Amino acid sequence: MVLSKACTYGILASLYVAREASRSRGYVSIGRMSEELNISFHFLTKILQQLTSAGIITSMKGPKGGVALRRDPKEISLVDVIVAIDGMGLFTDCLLGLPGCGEEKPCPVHDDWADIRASLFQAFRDKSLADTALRIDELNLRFALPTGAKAARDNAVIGRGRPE
Amino acid sequence: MVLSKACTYGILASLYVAREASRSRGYVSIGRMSEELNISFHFLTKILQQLTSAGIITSMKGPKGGVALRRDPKEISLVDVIVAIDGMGLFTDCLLGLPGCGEEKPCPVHDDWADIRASLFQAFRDKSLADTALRIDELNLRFALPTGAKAARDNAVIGRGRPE
DNA sequence: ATTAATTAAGATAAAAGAGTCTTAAATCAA
DNA sequence: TTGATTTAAGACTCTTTTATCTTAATTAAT
Ligand code: SF4
Ligand code: SF4
Repeated sequence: MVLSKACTYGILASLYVAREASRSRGYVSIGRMSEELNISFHFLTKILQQLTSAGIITSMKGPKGGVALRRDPKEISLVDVIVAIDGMGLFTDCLLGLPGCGEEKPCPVHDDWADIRASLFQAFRDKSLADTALRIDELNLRFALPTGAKAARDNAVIGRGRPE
Repeated sequence: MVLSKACTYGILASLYVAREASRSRGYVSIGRMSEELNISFHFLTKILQQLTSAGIITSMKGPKGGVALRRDPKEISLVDVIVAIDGMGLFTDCLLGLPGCGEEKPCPVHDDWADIRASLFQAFRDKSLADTALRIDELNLRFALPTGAKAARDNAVIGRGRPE
């Protein structure tokens, strides 16, 4: 898997928060988010804690508490989120696991992999949470992870007006 | 990690076999290979068993036994090895883990990721074991995974004439 | 045939990743 | 202040991956 599960959850959650932030001010409840995204509450909490200590989100305890983006969603890239959870490995590691590799003594697949991982980095760096979340709304995309019957009911399409 | 450890070992081993095949005929001993590549013998054996059942290598028991490539190394691509061990997932899976994604309702990072994974596939498909192993010799590259003192001694540079 | 060498196969163990549960700490509202 | 709500933190469990160990099966050489 290219991104760890925790990392994809983190991205999804970040996008969710960015989306919520653009419509209603205040903190987004992790409980609610975990339900809508269909991600285990406690697991999601842990992931968000990583994002908190990475300075990407802030959190607040108590009623009306939750999490919120710390900076303008336009200024937060997907790379920021990925690095906060999975680290830079994806963009720096050697594909074949040979230590100490580099330009001097590159392994046989170096050139291709170096290009590809640079493209990956560039793509994620150029994609802000704001842009990405916006496109979700524009394209009326689904968002949450469907699992089971409940999921099929709940997550049909997110991005249209929801009750409440 | 993009490729599983087993998969990188499989690639390394395949290249090793391709390299040996080009100089001395016959089967390559897994025991010797595991020492030179610094990969656990039993683990490597299992990985090679996967390559065997995938039809990439043949094996032979007993003295003078070992493994050998089943086809011409020019006709075996890195994709073949990767798919045999890790499956097609890397080249088909959704980056964000959203099920049922595709061209119709693509997630926000679809276009970039689709391009990138296609490049990945192409790069690995166009790289044969023969080409890759050859380049290892040409560039006088190191090959094995160094670990610990013994490794530093043994694996200094492979690709030059070895004794015996 | 016997023996040694070597891969096959399966059981087991250790490590890492993913997920759950419990308790504590902070915050708001009454 | 009290109680309800919500995140923080850590212990714990489950699963997958990685690695090891043991036993069997096959082959070559004597
Ligand atoms: S592609 Fe570059 S970083 Fe990756 S193994 Fe080869 S030399 Fe190392
Ligand atoms: S990039 Fe394509 S395959 Fe990956 S999550 Fe988005 S829609 Fe799915």
